[in-house]
Amino acid sequence: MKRVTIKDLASLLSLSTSTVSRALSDHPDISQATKNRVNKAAEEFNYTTNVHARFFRKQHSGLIALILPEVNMFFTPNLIKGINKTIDASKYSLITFLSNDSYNKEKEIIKQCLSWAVEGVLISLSRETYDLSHLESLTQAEIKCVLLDKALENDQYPAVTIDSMDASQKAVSYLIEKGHQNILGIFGNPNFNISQKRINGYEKAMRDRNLPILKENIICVDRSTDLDFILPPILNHNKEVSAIFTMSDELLARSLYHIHALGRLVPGDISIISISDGDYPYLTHPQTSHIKDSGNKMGRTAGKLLLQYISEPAKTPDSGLLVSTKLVELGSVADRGRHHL
Amino acid sequence: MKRVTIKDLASLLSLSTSTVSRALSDHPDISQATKNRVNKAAEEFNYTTNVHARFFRKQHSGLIALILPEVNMFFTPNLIKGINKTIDASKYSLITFLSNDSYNKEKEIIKQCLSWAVEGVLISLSRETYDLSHLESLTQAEIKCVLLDKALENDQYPAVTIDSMDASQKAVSYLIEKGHQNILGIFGNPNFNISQKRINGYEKAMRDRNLPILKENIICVDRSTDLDFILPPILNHNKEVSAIFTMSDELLARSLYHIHALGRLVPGDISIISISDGDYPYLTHPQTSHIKDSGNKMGRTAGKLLLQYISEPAKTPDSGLLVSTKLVELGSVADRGRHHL
DNA sequence: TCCAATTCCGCAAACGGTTGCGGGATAGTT
DNA sequence: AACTATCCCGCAACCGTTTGCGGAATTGGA
Repeated sequence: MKRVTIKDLASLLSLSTSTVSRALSDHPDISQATKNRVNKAAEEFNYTTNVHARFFRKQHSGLIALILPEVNMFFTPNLIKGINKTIDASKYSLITFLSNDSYNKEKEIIKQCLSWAVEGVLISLSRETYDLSHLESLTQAEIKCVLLDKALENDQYPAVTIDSMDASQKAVSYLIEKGHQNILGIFGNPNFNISQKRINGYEKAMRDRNLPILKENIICVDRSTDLDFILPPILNHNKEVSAIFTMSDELLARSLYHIHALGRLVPGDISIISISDGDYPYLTHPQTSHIKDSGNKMGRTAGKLLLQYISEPAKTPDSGLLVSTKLVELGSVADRGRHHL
Repeated sequence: MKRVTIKDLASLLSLSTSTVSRALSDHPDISQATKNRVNKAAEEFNYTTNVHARFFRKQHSGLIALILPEVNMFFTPNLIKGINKTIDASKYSLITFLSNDSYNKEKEIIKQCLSWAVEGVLISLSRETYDLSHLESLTQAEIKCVLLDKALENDQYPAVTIDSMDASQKAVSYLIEKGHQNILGIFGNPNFNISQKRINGYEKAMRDRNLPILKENIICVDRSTDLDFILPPILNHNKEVSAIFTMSDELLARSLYHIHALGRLVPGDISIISISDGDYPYLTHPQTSHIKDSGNKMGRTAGKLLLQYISEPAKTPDSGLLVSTKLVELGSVADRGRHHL
């Protein structure tokens, strides 16, 4: 049996398609009796309106695209949940694409968005993306676009991110207040905007307290497994390091593994703090103090922003919207007594 | 500026829409010269074919729906990756829905699938779903449906799962071979098919070695945080327990936290093994031996199965397809010398 | 009885892309 | 010059739903 259409219902009930259509959408022109008949038949035969045909007539698809560079175990799940929650509560549906951190793939996905006639795009940029020219075709087609999480500075598209610099600074300042001075910072690829900002935050915190910024205390890795051969030698030879700051959950997890593997205790031998989505820190022992950077909240915020942007295109939203972060003190930072205050 | 259509290109190039359409799809009736002109213009004006309009004519949408009950940090990411990889390589696009573990929501999503005229559905059932009657409307509309991961026994829909009983049995047998006899099994809600099977595997392994099945050694929790008040007392009072088997990564993570919090050492004081997707066990110290249950592989398998099912509806695939699991020995199980062999 | 108002419903066009069919133009052959 | 074959291309219908417009049927009032 094929799909049931309005025509089928119409001929079944000896009505015209227009009457059926109006009955289904509760149009005042249609009598209650007819509406009841139609709705009953629709229910019975599992009729659902064909959104493609509806798009065809109405010229809007009800689709929102979500483009993610990857789906990792720490941040992405909550981000997806947050976005989904917001979009789901609206009349829109979400279609998700994975760019696999490839710029070319991202370009291809943008084309697909045009094909699908999506009405809005939420995009977290791939690590290969350094400019936004491929988004212009969206603008031309009047498709609203919101950047989230992995974004670039620009004055054309609104972006929802965390204040990376501030989060990073908060974390490092906290360590300093707890008496740590020789702090190892572990970051991702420094070519990425996000890493650079977090490095800046680290440096600012140190500078603000007149602490030296040691080059060997800032380490950047392309992927967290690179720590396997970088971190152990550092921990073995650089005994002055009393605390570690990691810019993400991945780096935190991998770092903790090596700390434990070397037999060091947290926070007795070494303190650690991270910027984190806030799930993983509760699974470590001791639980890890962190700057909470909620993917869920970011997703909800970006979703709302996009929906509003679509419904009121006139008022362009602020280009940079920062989701707030806050310190969550758990048990991974030792207090060495205050200095420099 | 609005969306560019074939009509726009046609009038621009002084051609008919049919010629433009044929040129874009490389039809032999069209001269190369014309094709070149058309393609160049299409490129220049960012033309992409409107899939809704195409559906309208061709009567197939190129959409596949993925319905998930939740997105957790352990299993879902790799599952999504696997599915995405397979679907992406095909001509189909993926539209993802989250049922939030609600049966009603799931029903609503099924309706949306009909609305979208999807050609196939991949569904992992919500925890509230105990029968498959709501999938019948899909069958009626000739939409192929494949169950994955969270499935129910049935002879109507093909399902891709792991052999839970076998995986569980393998894990427990391994512990027994290493000399453990008093083994704590930690499971999810026993009302779920998947928990029950894993309990059965535990029991079978014990029975096969003539070991007693102690009721107090089988604990079931609705959510992993329930372990917070269940596990510590057990570990404190039931000192005979030398090994723990957890049926999932969530339960493993939470259990390890409490083991460490109580100051117990793995594997010195207590051994642990889990059924796991295989990412998390490498983050623990020591790394955790596990039965690897690859979400990625499951996703790829289910995707392939669905695609094949769609393209060749005639040959109905096997109803129960089991993704193989295998033991990964890392450092979390102590060898106490062999017994019973 | 006749007209006006109201209620309910049908006609037909439109949305963008595809495709069977038919036909015009050009070149080549007698 | 007339005819045929070949190569390109356009005409028009179709897919399912929505909606402006107009009209039939019913009701109420004069």
